Amino acid sequence: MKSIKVDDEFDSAVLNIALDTMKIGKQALVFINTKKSAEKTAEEITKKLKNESEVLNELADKALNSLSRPTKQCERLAYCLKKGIAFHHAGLTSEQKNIIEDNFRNGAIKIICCTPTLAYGVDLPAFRAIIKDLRRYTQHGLSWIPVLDYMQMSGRAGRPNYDKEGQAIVIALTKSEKEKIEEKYLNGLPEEIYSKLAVEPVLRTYVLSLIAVNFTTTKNQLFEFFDKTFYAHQFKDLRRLHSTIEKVIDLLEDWEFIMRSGEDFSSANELEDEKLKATLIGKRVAELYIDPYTAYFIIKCLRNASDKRTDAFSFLQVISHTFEIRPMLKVGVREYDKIQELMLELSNLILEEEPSMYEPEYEDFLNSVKTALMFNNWINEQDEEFLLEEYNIRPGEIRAKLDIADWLLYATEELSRIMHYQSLIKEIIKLRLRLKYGVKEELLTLIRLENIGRVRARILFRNRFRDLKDIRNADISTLSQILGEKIALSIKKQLGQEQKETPQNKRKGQISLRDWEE
DNA sequence: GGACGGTGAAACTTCAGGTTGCCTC
DNA sequence: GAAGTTTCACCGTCC
Repeated sequence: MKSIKVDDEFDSAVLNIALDTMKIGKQALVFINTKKSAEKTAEEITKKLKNESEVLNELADKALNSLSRPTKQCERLAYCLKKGIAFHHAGLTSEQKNIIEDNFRNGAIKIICCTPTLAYGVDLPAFRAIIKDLRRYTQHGLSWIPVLDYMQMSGRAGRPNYDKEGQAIVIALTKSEKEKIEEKYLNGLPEEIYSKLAVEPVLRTYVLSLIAVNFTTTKNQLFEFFDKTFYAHQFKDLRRLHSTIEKVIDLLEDWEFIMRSGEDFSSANELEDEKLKATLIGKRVAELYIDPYTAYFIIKCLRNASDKRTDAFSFLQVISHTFEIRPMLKVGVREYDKIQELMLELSNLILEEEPSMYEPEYEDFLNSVKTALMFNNWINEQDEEFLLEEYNIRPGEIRAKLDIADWLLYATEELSRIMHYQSLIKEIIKLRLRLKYGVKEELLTLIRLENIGRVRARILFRNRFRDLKDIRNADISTLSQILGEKIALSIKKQLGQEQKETPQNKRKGQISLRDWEE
């Protein structure tokens, strides 16, 4: 440990150290507990700074316009970037993340206030790593973070080819806290790594996969396989491991993903090692790589769907109630009544069997409804700012959720195929497209054109271009006025109506997209 | 007297992230 | 556990 001195002009240690880092011409990563606090800290540092530059203004502009309409988050980021400060967390768009990472590497950005995102994966060393708090909220209240996490964060300090040294700084509020940090983190050992196989969904997935690809065809072979894993090595209790595997096999059989073959056994020995074989559906589930429980749940819902009125919301709720989509959006105390009311209104569209209010699963069920409502707003063309205000979900998180949702809907589509629910397949395909582009059904034809996303498609539709025929019949200059000439030419070309670029109307009369938005 | 606006203290809420999974053009 | 947000009581001002 080395001692350094910084000005203590302000009463926030983080602020003082960050400003000092800039004063000595270095860069710092500030690790903060929550997204909101990361943003706020970045903003506080920004407020103390004066100088802007053209480069930084450009960056700010790019970050601001990363979406068709900037959200408050974009505005806040742009404000900070103008002074060479940024915040970074999973809620940013990937474009914004790239801007920040690239420009931190080239030195334009001096300080990034981030959540643990930047401790893992991204290789972004800095002269200083400032860690504001080593405690984090978990399900069991506030607790100290793992030593491994601390090592990841402090490991960002010091850039191999630029600095001879790096400084990792942890903020302690009291003397006793300082001692605790020294003992646990600076002088302590990292905790053991635990095998992830212990998580039941993971075990289910692997057991089914091993059987489906005929890698292991009997129970004993499965035992042998898992006996050699890190999981077994760590827990040593093979009997317990085996009984868990047996439980998983029973479940998979109940769900009709595997069968035990050969009914007339000639000896007890054979009974002991009966053959396991994946069913057709089981094979597909293994290929789809979803948790078998999720597949079972989806199949149950599809069965209910076949004699019920369904809607996009029905399927959105199904996939919102799976292990894979987690974390679901949480229903807050203030909105509890509202979500419950909406749920009751939509109740006839819900495919699963609803738990009663008094069951412990009810909370998760309501969370799934909220998550589905968010997706539903997205496919009804609400923008990111709306979703941020209404659901407290940020653009980057929306993107991540949409990806998983698409994968789950693909799985749902495939399962309906295997089960011959023809009418549902069509509905699901349509829903996947709507989810991908975030549009109402009426825009699905227009969206098929390249360079036409949800915003432009809506503009076209509002201008009475409802399908490809309308566009084919349209005059190029009209289209240019609406979308700009480049896009107009491009879509005409896609429809086999290639046009020459006319020099005189190249710039004149061109109305920007923004002018057409209300 | 009452509507309105500003202020600050108290009460109440909320709180990281990630990886691959699929298929297809 | 702490930061951030909302609520609410209180006070002064103006009409």
